[in-house]
Amino acid sequence: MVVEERVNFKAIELKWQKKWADSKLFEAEPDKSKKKFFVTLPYPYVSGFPHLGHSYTYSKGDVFARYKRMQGYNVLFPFSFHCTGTPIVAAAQRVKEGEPTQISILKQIGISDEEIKKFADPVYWTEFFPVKTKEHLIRAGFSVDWRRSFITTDLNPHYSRLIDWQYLKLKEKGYVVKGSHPVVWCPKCKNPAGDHARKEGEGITPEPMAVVLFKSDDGKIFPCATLRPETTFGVTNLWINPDLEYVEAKVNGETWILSEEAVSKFEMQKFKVEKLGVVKGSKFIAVSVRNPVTGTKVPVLPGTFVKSNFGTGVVMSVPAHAPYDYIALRDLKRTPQKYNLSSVMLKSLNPISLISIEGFGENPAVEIVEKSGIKDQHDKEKLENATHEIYRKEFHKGILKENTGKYKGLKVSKCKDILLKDFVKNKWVVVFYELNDKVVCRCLTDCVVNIVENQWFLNYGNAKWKKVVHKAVDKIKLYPDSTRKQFHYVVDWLKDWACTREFGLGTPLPWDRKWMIEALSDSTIYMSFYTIYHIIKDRKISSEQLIPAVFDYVFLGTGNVSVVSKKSGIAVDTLDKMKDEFNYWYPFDFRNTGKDLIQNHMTFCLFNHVAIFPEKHWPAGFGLNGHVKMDGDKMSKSKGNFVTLIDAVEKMGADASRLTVLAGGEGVDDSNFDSDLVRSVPYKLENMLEVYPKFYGKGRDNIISIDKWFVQKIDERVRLSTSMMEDACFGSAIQTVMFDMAKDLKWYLYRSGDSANKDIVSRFIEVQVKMLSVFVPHFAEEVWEKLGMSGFVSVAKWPSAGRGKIDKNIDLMEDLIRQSVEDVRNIKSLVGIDKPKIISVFISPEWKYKALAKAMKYKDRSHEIVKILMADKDISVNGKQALNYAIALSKKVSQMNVGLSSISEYKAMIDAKEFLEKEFGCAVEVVKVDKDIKSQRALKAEPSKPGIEIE
RNA sequence: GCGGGAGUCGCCUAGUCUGGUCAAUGGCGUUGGACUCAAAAUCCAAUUCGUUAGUCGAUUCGCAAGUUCAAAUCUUGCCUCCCGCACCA
Repeated sequence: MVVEERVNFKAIELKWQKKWADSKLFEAEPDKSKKKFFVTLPYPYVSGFPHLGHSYTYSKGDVFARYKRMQGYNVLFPFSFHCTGTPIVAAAQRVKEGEPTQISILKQIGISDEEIKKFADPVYWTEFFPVKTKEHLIRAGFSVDWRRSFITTDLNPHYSRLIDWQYLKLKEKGYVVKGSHPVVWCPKCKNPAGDHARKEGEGITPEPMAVVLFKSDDGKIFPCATLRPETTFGVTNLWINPDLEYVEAKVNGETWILSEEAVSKFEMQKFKVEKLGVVKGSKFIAVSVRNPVTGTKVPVLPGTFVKSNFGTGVVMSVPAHAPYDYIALRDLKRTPQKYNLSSVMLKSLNPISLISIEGFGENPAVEIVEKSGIKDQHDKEKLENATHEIYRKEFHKGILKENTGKYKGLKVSKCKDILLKDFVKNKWVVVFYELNDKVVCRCLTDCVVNIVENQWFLNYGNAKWKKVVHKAVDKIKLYPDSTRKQFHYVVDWLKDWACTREFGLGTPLPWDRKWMIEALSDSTIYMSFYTIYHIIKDRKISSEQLIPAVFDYVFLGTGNVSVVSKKSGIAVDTLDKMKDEFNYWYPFDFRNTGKDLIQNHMTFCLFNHVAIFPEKHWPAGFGLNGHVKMDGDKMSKSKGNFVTLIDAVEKMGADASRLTVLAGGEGVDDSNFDSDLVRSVPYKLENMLEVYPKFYGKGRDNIISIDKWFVQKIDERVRLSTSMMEDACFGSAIQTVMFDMAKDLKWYLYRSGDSANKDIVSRFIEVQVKMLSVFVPHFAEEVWEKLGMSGFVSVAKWPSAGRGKIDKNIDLMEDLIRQSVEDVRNIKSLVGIDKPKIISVFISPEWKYKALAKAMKYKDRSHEIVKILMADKDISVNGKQALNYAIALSKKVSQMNVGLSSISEYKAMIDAKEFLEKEFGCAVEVVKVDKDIKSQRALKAEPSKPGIEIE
């Protein structure tokens, strides 16, 4: 059944969205009389509609923009669209081929069969999705200046000119270098296969392997690929699969024996390979080869466990440290006759230990094989586990022994890289990359490792560059600050970044146009473009006019303006306007995104900024947030709990859904989108919408005691929520502004018997609506209008707390009353008195206040307190009561705080007398306890804890 | 494995830096009550256990130890979860 809502929130949202647009409320122009604040969000990749995860990130940006605007800042909040890279091209290709999954994805977002055909062209994606995304964001109420939006890639030549300039600048400074690197490669697509482009093998990366070159007497090389080059010191023999066909090939000028599969791998990795012939593995059995590292001779032995598709098909055997090798050798020794091997020779092959490790003796592999009861080499599962365990332990905790020469005493984990370098230098090994698991491209082709040559890199490994970036990390404001460590870590961890591709949408590298600048690498300083893009459009500047000198002048202030103007054909005043606008807005102050972008986008942004811009234009603030969960579950298409932004807005309302997503989490923790909460929000708003106009500007003029409390409370809430807003802690701010303040008002109305003070309640409403407006802007505008206020609340002044000192007594008095009400209620229900005749409130006798004060004074001498108190005649005159109270105090005084004086306590209760009488429908008497009162309840009274008696 | 972050009473969250005012904030949910022909909304109350004239007691803040008169908070060890570990959005 559809619940009929009295308030049509959708109509309200549309109404205000139109008004904002009509009045150009969020279009920002430089204004030197105002401080500026620049909020940006990384532009989304436009291969689909924004979802709740985007909504969270964007809502944070929008809330901060709105908050700063209300604080009187001139706020620039632009938005753009990212088209660079391969996914759109690949997806378009799939549409072209009629691939069903891709088609159904488009269908799901409501695209007709007819229109889907158009998506076979990548360009159509870059037209369709930006338009839609903009529509959705407008519909969600984001306060964006849309005049400055653009798309990336050569489809937008203006943007490409910015990227040209950026790369020329980086090259000039030596930050773009040439090199080669290994990638996971799809031979069919002729392109690197990143994680998202794989059907199988997510997270697999090329692992460098050492290929140890064993040489036979007749000069043939037996290349053994290993992840543990250090174990070459312990080789007893090689393994070759007797049943496999091996290839004899000229590799880099020498004759190698290797598997068929390995041949193409080496070719791919730029080795010169020339096939000579095919030989059965069994032919090499018992051949003697020389270990290049130790110089000793070892035999080649048959091992049927050797695979042809991993490494080279030839393996070195280290029985002391590799369970497989040990067990295979043991098996072989038991059946030497099978391959006509000399058992004397086999017997002489004993494990050579080279790594010592705590908890193991001489030969760890031997021990673990015996311990886990592995029978033979076919006991695969146990063998895998044992291998894994030994490898891990030896790597992290193992120390190399005497027989490793200069490496002795070093930890394996520490010396591995050095050792490998040495081996390569001595030509004992060559490096080759391998995938340690199967990787299948989305096109269903098996992937291999390819060495991409003549690749361009951003030189992020450069230590000097890193040093400057560290400085930028130290300087930047981070929301939350706890991410700073992570940033420093990432800066150190980053190596050179391959910044070009051969395939996909993008901007060509200006000096080597066969390369396309890759998607992360064109997204680092584009925020600067927001400051001038609308001018470029307005003044119809062509992309050809945007020569590097223009950017030099506008962004860096170098060059002579009339020369630049002449060269570019851009008028001097236009150039100056762009320059002024850039200098006014830059740098950006708050750039918010998900925490997963720390290790690329955000850090890249820092690197490129410090490389190109002077320190005053380095990024000033980053915000990071977690992901969004749906009712505690990870959002995913397969779970069916995947919600797009537009769906959320249409079904639950723009205000309700952004409030819910922001209330669900804070900092880098994941936000939980609570579907119960989102349902309850409209009711709350509706209530305010109805009630606030009735209270606003109405009420009594005189001041009563509860008014003072309320005034103070409002200030407290304003102060608190403002400081939360400053730290971008929006979840907490919502808590305060939405829920805590609602509670305050409730109590205030209750205490004042629904008779509010006109000025105070009006101030409350104004303050709350203003603060709420950053979270639920449409609703806030609507209330604002209903209250008869002029202008938009979106640009009203953020409330400031009154300057009056906070009187703690006022809070304490109110707490006392609240507590008393609760107590009376409790007692009533416990005793079952429904309609009491009289309620007596007993205020503690004077001497107890004195005792308490004295005890507080001697807090840290709790053992002596009883003695000290009883020495005071005013106290001790009360006899046993005094003693009991003194003992009680001595126990708890260390945990007590300063409370009310007896006068304040009495006054508070007298003030509240009328309220209490009304509340409980009977007479209330407030009595100060003295000697003459003997009531049990009266004797119980203590400071801040009046005695209560109900009759 | 490495680096970063986190684990609080059904769920989500506050509190942790700076130990005591903490059986622990607020929301949501749940239960009972009021209102209603009824439902939603709204309002009131309860929501670790036991006990009770408002009290008191027990056991709690991932687990286990430790420091302290006193630990959700400090220290150490362990367990679990999330993010990242790259050539790409």
